[in-house]
Amino acid sequence: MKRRASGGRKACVVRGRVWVEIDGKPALTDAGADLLEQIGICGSLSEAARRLHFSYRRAWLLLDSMNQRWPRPVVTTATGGQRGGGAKLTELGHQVLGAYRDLQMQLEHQLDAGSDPFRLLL
Amino acid sequence: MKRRASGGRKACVVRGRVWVEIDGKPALTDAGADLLEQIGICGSLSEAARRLHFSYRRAWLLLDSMNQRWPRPVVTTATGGQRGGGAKLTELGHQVLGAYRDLQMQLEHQLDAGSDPFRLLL
DNA sequence: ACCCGCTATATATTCGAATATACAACGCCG
DNA sequence: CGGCGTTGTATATTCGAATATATAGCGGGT
Repeated sequence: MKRRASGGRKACVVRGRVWVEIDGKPALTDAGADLLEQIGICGSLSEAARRLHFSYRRAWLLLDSMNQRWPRPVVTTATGGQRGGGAKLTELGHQVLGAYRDLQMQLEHQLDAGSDPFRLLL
Repeated sequence: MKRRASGGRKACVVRGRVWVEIDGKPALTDAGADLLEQIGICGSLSEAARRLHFSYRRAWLLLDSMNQRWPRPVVTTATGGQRGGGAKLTELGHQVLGAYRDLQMQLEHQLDAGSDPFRLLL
């Protein structure tokens, strides 16, 4: 059970972001992970972009940069066909996304603990 | 001693940022901490801005927002006088900066460990 | 009285990131 | 074959953040 130091004060929280860089350039960011996740769910880049309120261009650019930075693509795409085409996570894509979500969880735990020192200063 | 899985591959690192929010708005960011630090060192907002390659306006705006978000100012300023005026960290400013640097250290340690899973995927 | 460096503030401009829009190619399906 | 919903690409535009620039006020020193 968590204990509050005193009566209702200001809402003070520590937030954080993490991302992966390869050769000094971003290879997996928060937005990139969300995009991979949605592609995994709905199998379409344009649909994933719609759900995340990304413009298609932004989503495509983001995906392209990820595919280029990792040694092998994280998503494969196809044009034409039954549903007009589609996008699918590769095995690497699944692994990379999973590792990122794990990292996020760990970070969240740390930030919860790390916010106490600041609350004491309010 | 740390062990490398295999021969020289791509440079893969996990990076991260943390910041403090009060009432949902940023109260201490990376740039803000750097600014506080330099003010503490040189005792001048404009000099701190020069050292950090911030425009004076950006530095002033940043400082102003910090002073407003925390319940009491993190920096006090004076105009005129021997050196034309100056800026000085308050006690709260010192405490806040110290807590932030501590948090950054903890984060860095975690990110070092957290980057291993990604290196395995390369 | 003047000068100097700094705080404080207003305005214009630049710059990058994101959006909006348009369009060609692809391939299945009716 | 023609329509549909994708991927892929080019171009113009918007928007916010940052810079650049200018100016006023302060207060001790010379």
